[in-house]
Amino acid sequence: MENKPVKPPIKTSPAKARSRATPARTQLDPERWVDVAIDVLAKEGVTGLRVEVLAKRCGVTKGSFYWHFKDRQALLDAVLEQWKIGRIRDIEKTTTVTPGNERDQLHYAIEVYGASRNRKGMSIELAVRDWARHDARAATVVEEVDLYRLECTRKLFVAAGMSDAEAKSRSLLLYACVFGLSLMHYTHFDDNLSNLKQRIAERIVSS
Amino acid sequence: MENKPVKPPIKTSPAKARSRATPARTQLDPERWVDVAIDVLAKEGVTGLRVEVLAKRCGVTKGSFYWHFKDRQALLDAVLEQWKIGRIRDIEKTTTVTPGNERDQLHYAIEVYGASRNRKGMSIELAVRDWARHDARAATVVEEVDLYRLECTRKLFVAAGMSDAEAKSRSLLLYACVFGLSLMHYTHFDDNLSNLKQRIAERIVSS
DNA sequence: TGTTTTCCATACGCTACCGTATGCTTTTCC
DNA sequence: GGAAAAGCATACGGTAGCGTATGGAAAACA
Repeated sequence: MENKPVKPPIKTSPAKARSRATPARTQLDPERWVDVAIDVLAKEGVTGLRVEVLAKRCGVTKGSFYWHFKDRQALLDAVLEQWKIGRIRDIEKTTTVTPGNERDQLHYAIEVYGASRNRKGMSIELAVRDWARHDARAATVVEEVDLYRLECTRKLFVAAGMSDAEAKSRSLLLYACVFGLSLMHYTHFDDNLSNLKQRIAERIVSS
Repeated sequence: MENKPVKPPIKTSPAKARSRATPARTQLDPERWVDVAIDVLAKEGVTGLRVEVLAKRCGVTKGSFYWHFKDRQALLDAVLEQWKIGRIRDIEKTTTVTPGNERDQLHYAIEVYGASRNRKGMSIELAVRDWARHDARAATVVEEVDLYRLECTRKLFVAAGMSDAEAKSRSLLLYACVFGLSLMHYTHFDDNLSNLKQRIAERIVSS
C-alpha cells in the first residue's frame, strides 16, 4: 500500500532459503518497520515517532526508510492500519463466547485490559487516542475501533439478558472505565486495589 | 518561584495608574505566560508547548520569555503548579454540598465534566495526563490531584449512605468513567446520547 | 558472467527549536 | 532630569528532524 515496488511475497524464490550461513538477517524490512514503530509509539507517543530514531532502532539509516515508505506520514498510516486490524481481531477473540458464559466473558474483557501483563497494549491504546486528538486520520480509526468494540460488548450484555438500551450504556461504561482507569494514578488511594477493581467490575457487569 | 528578580507586586506605584493614554498594555507578563501556555497545552499537548510559539502568541519574542523564566522547564513547572491549584480549588467547589443533596451533587460532578461547555477543561486534563505518561513531575502532580478528587467524591458517597469500601470503588469508577468517556469516540454509537449518559450516571451514583 | 533490481549509506539543504549574548527602549526611582 | 533597572528585540551557535540526491554493495536474473 505504501511501497514503491510491487514487492514479491517476500522470499518466495523456490528452493534457496539462505544458501550460505548468513542468518535470517536479510529480510530486513517488509513491515518490520511498522512493528518497531508501534513499539516506539507506545513509549514515546506519536511525536516521538521520528524517522531517524526509528532507523537507528532498526540498525539502519534513513536511506532505508525512504526506500520503503514515501514519507513519515506513510508510516503513520501503516501504523494506524495495523493497529486497527489488530484491535478488531483481538476484540472478536475476546467477545466470542459459548452461550451462558456472557457475564464471565465480560469480566474477562475488563480484567484483560487492566492486567499488568499488557501494559504495552494499553500504552499503545493511549498513545493512539492522544494522537487522535490532534490528527483526523487517527481519530477516524479510533472511532471505527470504538464502534466495533462497543458493538461487540453490547451483544454480550444483550445475550446476558439486558435490554438494548441498557446494554448500550453498559457497553460504553465498560470501555470508558477501562480506559479511564489506565489514565488515572490511584495506586495510593486504597491498600486493596484488587478488591476495588472487583467491585467496579461487578458494578459494570451485574444486574 | 521561577523569576530572576524579586518582582514587586505588579504596579503598586501609589498614584500613577497609566498617566498617559497607553492602554492596559504594559502589564505584559507576570504569569500571563502560564495562561497562554495552558491554552497551547490544551490544543497541542506538551510537545507543542514551544518557547518561540508561545512568544509569538504573546506578541513578543523569546527575549521576553527568557527574562521571565529560566528555561522551558521552568514554564512547564509553573503550568503544572497552576493546573494543580486550579483543579483542587475546583473540586472543592464542586463537592461542597448541603447535607442531603449528595447524590445530586455527584450527578452534577459527572455532568460538569462531560459538558460540552468545558471542552477546554477536558482538553487540558487529557493533555496533562498524557504528559504524565512521559514525565515524572507531571505524573506526581496528576497523582496528587487524583487522590484529592477521589477523596472528595468518596466523602460524598459516604455521606450518601454507602460503606467506605463501596464509596471508594464508586469514586474511582466515577472519575475513570468521566475521563474514559472523553477519550472515546462514540458519537455514532447511539442516537440518544443523553439518555445513554443518564443511564451511566445512574449506574455510578445510585444504589 | 554480466546486467538489472533491491536495498541501504552518505551527504546535502532546509526548518524548527533551544538557550545565550548583547543592546535598545521604556519605566522607575532619587 | 539623570542613573539604574525592567522588559523586550535581535543576532548567534548549536541540535534534531524531514526529505532528496546519489552512489555503492549485494542479490536476482538472464
